[in-house]
Amino acid sequence: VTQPSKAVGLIDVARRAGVSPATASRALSDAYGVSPATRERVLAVAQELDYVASPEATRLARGGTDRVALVVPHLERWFFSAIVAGMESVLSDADLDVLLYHVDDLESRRTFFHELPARRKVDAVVVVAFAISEAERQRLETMRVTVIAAGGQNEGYPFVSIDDRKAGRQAVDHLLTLGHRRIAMLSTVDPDEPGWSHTAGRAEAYRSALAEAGLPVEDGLVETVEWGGNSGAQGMAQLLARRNPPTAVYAHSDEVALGAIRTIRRAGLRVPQDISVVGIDDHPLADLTDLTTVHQPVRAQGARTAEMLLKLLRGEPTDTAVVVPTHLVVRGSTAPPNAS
Amino acid sequence: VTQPSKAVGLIDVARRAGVSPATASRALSDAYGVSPATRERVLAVAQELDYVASPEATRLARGGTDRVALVVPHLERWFFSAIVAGMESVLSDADLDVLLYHVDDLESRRTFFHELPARRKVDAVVVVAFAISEAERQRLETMRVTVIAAGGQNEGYPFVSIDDRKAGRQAVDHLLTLGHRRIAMLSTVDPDEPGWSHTAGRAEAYRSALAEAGLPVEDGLVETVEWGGNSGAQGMAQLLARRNPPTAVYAHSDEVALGAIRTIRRAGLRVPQDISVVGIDDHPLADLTDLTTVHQPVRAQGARTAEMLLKLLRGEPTDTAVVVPTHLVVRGSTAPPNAS
DNA sequence: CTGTTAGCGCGTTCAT
DNA sequence: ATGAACGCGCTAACAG
Repeated sequence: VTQPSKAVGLIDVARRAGVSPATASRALSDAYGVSPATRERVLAVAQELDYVASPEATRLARGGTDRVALVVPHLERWFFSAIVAGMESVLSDADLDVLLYHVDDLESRRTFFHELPARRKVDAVVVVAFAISEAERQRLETMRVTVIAAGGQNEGYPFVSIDDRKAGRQAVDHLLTLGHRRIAMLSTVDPDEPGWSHTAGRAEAYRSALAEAGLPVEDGLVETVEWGGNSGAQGMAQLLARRNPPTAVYAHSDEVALGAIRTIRRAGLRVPQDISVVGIDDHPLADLTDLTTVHQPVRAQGARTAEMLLKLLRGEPTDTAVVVPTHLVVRGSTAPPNAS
Repeated sequence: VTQPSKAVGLIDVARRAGVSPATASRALSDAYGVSPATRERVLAVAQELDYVASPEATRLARGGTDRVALVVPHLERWFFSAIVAGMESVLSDADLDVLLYHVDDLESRRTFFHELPARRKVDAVVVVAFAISEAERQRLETMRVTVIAAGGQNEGYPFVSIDDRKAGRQAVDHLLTLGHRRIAMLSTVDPDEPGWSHTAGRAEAYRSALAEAGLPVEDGLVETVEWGGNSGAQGMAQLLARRNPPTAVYAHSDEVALGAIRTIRRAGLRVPQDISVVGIDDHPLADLTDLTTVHQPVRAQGARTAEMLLKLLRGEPTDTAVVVPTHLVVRGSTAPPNAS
């Protein structure tokens, strides 16, 4: 793992331009303290020699890394990769390098926070949509870098996120407005991080909506599953097995909702005639599968987070708590309850 | 963007352990040329002081970057993010940092190859599932680093990929076996990169399969669309508008297939009774939507590519052309043609 | 086995 | 406006 040896260095440029390395350096970076003439010359030579400063040397001399770490748990899921995409776009425009750390299982996650492979390599760490534990938070502090959360809240850190409670209400209220009274909830929970804001907010929305409508929250109508389509399918099977099945289902995510729909159809029931289903996220495939859901601007959340981060790094003033709006998108998976 | 000043350096460790910086350095890296006793001591002190070597300094002194760049066009799509996930896993295990470059539009792509922001920052560049032009290839060469392709072939570079032609055949042959004779193809093309291996191989599979079955390839049965569900939906609308619509559709990807299915259903037709649909990829949602498709191991391709890259970087012998197998997964979107 | 001496390539004072 | 000298933190070469 060795770099090819002979790369043109600052010295080469300086010599060729007939100036000292110091002057060459100034010409290439600061626009200050160099005569226009010499700057021109230096830049010309640099261009001609195809000179590129050694980032290691530059950073060693200057301090700072111009790099940020993105710590993301489930990159394969659309929500996460879309946030990352949004961030990368803004960060690369600002000439910050993006270091990707995929902490998909407990082991890699433990490694990240325990060994801190990113230590001294980045100016900031972005926690992408997951809840960090108190212990992890402490490890992060030892890195002494800026920390920020994208796509969810982490107490004590700046964040950009939706209002999960409000999003949940938009979904459940829609079902209530349609006239449903027996509404089930497919709640998602990540075993690695109980208490993550999404789950909490979306679940609370369900209870508060039913309460306001004067409806009881029956245990038999709430099923908690792990994230994912198959989990949703299984959860739905549980719900259908109850003596008095729901006429509508509120799922914490579109994938779970799609799983539920599969189960419903395989049971010989129709969506939405027999059972309505609503999700959250507005996954690209929700449109294709005619799923009613709550839209949230995912990529934009990433971009917004990155912008916030840039300001923090530059010491500029900025909001440290941004909540982006969501809205209901009615498609074909919801309808009034069957009059039968 | 500045690093906090007082970090413990190698010198601190050395002093505290009563040895020279050089010895400390050796103790911390090489396992060679240091007495067990002193190594113990140095390591203990390092641990106690929570010492971490400055990566910039280390890399400056040693040459090499221990970093690789992942250049990926459409991170939001499952296929791409899954490949990245597979690579990251292997690379981080090998203590290589992953630099992410998302070249999602022409501008960012041009920037990457023209400005070469990764220059001197990485030991290797991984081209994730897209075709680079001759000009881009030349720019890449000036970086003088190892280049490798994941999830598709790029002439002249080592790669890991499926056999698109074979995958396509598995899909089309399935339809033929079911008895279909009017089989349409929804071909995908990325305007930014015509001639990408996926499109070519998957399209050729269609022609060869029909030819072998003694069937003509009708222009009216081939629709070329951009990648994506909505494009697939529109393409399908075109096909349905033909005087003699197909009884089965072969789509180049699952997303396109799902779009086609939506159009078919909205037209009042049933899948698979009236029209069968088969895709390629085995997207996680294909299972949920009961889509017959051709499975390819995506994450594994990423992992395999990373392993290959590691060997290349270490100068170890390795295959430079790996083709991973695919297989048909029959679900509910395909059936024999309607006898009517 | 260990300490000394040089760089690695660039920023940045401090003079001039 | 420019040049000389030093330092960033660590590794490598050479002695001892």
